[in-house]
Amino acid sequence: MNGDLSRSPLAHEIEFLAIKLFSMGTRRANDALLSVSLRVRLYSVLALANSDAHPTQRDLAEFLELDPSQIVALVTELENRGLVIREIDPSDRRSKVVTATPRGAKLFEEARAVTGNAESETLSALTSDEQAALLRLLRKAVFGA
Amino acid sequence: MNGDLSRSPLAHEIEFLAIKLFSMGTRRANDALLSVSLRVRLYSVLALANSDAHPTQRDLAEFLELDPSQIVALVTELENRGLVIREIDPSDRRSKVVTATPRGAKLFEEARAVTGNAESETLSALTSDEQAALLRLLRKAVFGA
DNA sequence: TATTGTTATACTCTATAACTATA
DNA sequence: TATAGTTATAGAGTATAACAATA
Repeated sequence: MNGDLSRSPLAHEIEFLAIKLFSMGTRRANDALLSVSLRVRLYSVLALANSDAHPTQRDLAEFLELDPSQIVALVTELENRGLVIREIDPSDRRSKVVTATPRGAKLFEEARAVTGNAESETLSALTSDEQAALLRLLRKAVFGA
Repeated sequence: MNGDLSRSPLAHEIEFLAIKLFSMGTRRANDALLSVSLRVRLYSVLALANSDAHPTQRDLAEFLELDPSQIVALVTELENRGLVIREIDPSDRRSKVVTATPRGAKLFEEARAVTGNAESETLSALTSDEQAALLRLLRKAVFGA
């Protein structure tokens, strides 16, 4: 090879860089989550089920930008493992609220620790100020504020 | 739902935000690339084949963080469409250098225009200064400098 | 022996349409 | 009629192992 690919125009496209950061991060996070038998998508659903947001499956689909049919499979797996429960929303019997069980909450804390380590590895080239700046910019890009 | 998922702890994890930005961006980019019959991975390979880096398939695999066997399929598709050529490296006959044809170079310029539009949409919440700052931080996180 | 490209295979993720129950 | 969840299916992406040619 005569040139340095990191100097190619492609390597200056923000989306391409986001994909690289994503694939590096996802690989590390999935490897780390092996120890708690989760994968990033299961981890994401468990995290939201464990928050005080009390999301319905539709909420999860919108926030995670996954199709509702994909949420079904993820929630079912977590439910079968006793980590979350589905409860019909009394105010709209079509909707099901997904909530972490105590066991799910406990596993989530373990999972959060290992993904935290993976994140530190992924971002090790940045100072903590830079990491904070990146976080702010990503939040603004994604949520618009 | 009682809470706002964008205030959940998950929504403050950098890797999760990178995944969201990635999935938003990839979806838009893939939609945009439909008009030139490419997808993001084909676009990435074509972009690097069209640079002055003259990468081998092994170089592409490392830079794109894909398995060499995946590169085979991508290069073969581009080759069958007359957009790139494989050439044996005379200095190491095991390696094949991937280079864009004139037709490939032309299609890449079209593709770059449409992905540029998609990127602008994805990042529309950021000012141009913020976009530049995000680019710098992503490059440092990914390439370490 | 080690490396490059290749083939084959299995698994995960993504996208879509059709069905059911509730509203 | 519209929406939430579900089922089924096909296509794209990812991961692994084994092999031939070359170093």
